[in-house]
Formats: sequence, structure tokens, C-alpha cells
Amino acid sequence: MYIQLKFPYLYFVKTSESKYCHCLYFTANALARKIEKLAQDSWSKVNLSPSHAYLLMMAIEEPGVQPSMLASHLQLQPSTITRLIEKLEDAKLVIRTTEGKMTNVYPTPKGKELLPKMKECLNEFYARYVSILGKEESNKLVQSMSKIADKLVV
Amino acid sequence: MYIQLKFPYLYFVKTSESKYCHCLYFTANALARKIEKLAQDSWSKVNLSPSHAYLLMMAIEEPGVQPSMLASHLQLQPSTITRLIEKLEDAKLVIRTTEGKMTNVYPTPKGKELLPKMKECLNEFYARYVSILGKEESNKLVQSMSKIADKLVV
DNA sequence: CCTTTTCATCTGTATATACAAGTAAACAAT
DNA sequence: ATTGTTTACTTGTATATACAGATGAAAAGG
Repeated sequence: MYIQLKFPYLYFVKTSESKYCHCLYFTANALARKIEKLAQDSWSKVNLSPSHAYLLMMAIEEPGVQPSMLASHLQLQPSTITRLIEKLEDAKLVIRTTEGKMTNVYPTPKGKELLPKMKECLNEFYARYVSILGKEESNKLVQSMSKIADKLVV
Repeated sequence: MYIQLKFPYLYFVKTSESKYCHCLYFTANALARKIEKLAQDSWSKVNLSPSHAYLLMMAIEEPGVQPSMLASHLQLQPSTITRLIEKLEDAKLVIRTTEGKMTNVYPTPKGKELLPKMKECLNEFYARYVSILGKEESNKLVQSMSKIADKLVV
């Protein structure tokens, strides 16, 4: 004997109808994952994950930028930044120089070449979510989320 | 020669001041990670990650619940659910029975025993974020995030 | 100067999650 | 009945991320 639940197959549940939708935990994660997917999709043209792409863009904008700086701007742990840089280095898109305890990250020519395409991806990503959410609503969302993220510093 | 950036060490940047704060991608991820941390902290008393805890709670509320159901309510992929269940099974908190192609997940007595403590964790988690964000604002946030997550179904 | 502390980064390891492919059951179509 | 398709779940593998500890440089204290 086993319980066969009501809707055989594809229990598709909207986030807002999920049993745990009222819970900040799942809502925030579900939203982040969906946005992640949209972003991955938008950056697939340059064969980079969004994080790698943003890091590369920062290195282009600010050549010699340091991992600690990248960590705080990208809101990631230093160890994560190390790993991201390693991968970009393998792909010959950035180089790292170490002087004393400091490390500086510079884009390679090959990395710089990608900039226009990355900007396109950025625009496409923006356009896509604006077309889904509307300009108003997406701006409001970003603002309120970052305000709240600041408050949540633990 | 290397560039020494302005604020030696601890480039602490609020989410709202990050170079990429205007980007939905980083904002959503940063927020989700902070909430994740708060949740992990709240559930550390039962030695479970929030996802594991929620899965266990669902199995207690609805004994015999199926992985597909869990996947849609917890907004996770079926394979992820399999892995979560495996771990709970190792910890003897749930058991799985398979009949045909269906799988049912039941809490063990040891699992059920945890319910009161888990409810405490849930309450603590809720209380913590409400105390930081306010009741109004946190409700509004959850609502708008889940509404937007629904729209983003790709 | 020497010692201790702090700092910036890296390494080892672990986690949650995902995708894609695999498997086996159930269903459908002829 | 046989065969093909769909479904439900699992497995293999990969990824991004994190934490904790290691390392080596710099700064501070005496």
C-alpha cells in the first residue's frame, strides 16, 4: 500500500503556491536560481558563467584590481575569487601578478577583446528581465533586495 | 610596480554600494546567500541544513510524500531531492519505500521526534528576520519575490 | 632588531545544487 | 500482445560556492 498523491506527474507548483512560499528561505533561493539561469543563458555567448564574466569585466575596467576588492564588489568569498581567477587564467583571459602579499589581476588582450560581446550579454540580460518584469518593477526589486541584503549583514 | 588600491584591506562594500549592485544577478545571489546563512544558523540546533529540515518537515506532515512532490514544493530538481533524501536516510530520519516506479518517503520515529525542535528553529528563523526587517517589509519582500519568481519561469 | 600580530591570498576539503544520461515501471497505440 | 513513449526516480559527473586552515608578507610592539 502506498499513497498516490493527487496530481500524478508534474506537480508543477508556482513559487507563490508552494507550501513553503511564505518562507523567505525558499523564495529567495528559488528567485536567485531563476535569475541565475536567465543570466547563464545571457552569457552563454561568451562561454562564461555570469560570475566569471563580471570578474573579467571588473579586471578590464580596473586593471590590476586585487582579489579582496573583487570579493567585496562581487559579494563573494576570497577563496571563491581565487577559484574564479584560476579558471579565467586557464582560459588566458586574465593574468595574475604577485608582489609581496598583494596580487593584481590584469586582463589579457584576449580578455579585452571580449568586452564588447560581454556588454552585449549584459544588455541582453537586462533587456530580458526588464521585458519580463517591467522597468519599474525590476528596478524596485533590485533596490529593495539590496537594501535588505545590507540590513542582513550578520 | 603594482597598483595599490585605495582602501588597504577589508574593502567592505554594502550590497547597495557594490559596483554591480544595480545588477539583479548579484543582488539576488547576495541576498539569497545572506538568508541562507541566517537559515543555516537557525537550523544548526537540529544539525540539519534548511533544505534537509524542510524536506523532513514535509515528510512528517505528509507521510509517504513522493520525491516529485517534494521537488516542486521545495523548488528543487528531482536529483537534488534524491540526494537530500539519501542523507536523511543515512541519518535514520526518513525511510524510502519503492513500489513500482513510485517512491514514498516516510519519517522514522527518530525523525518525528525532531519536529518540535524544528518548529522552534522555524520560529527562530522567522523571528530573526522579522526583527531585522520588520514584519511589514519582510512580508512584502516575500510576496514580491515569489510573484517575480513566478513570472520568471523560463 | 626580533617577535608577534595582522593581513592577503591560496589550498584542501566539503556542500548544495544542477544537468544529462540511465533504468525500470506504466501507459498508449496499433 | 508487442512495441514505443512517457513517467519517476536514480546515478554519474560537474559547478559554484563556502569554511577552515596554511602560507608568506607586512606591520606593530617591544
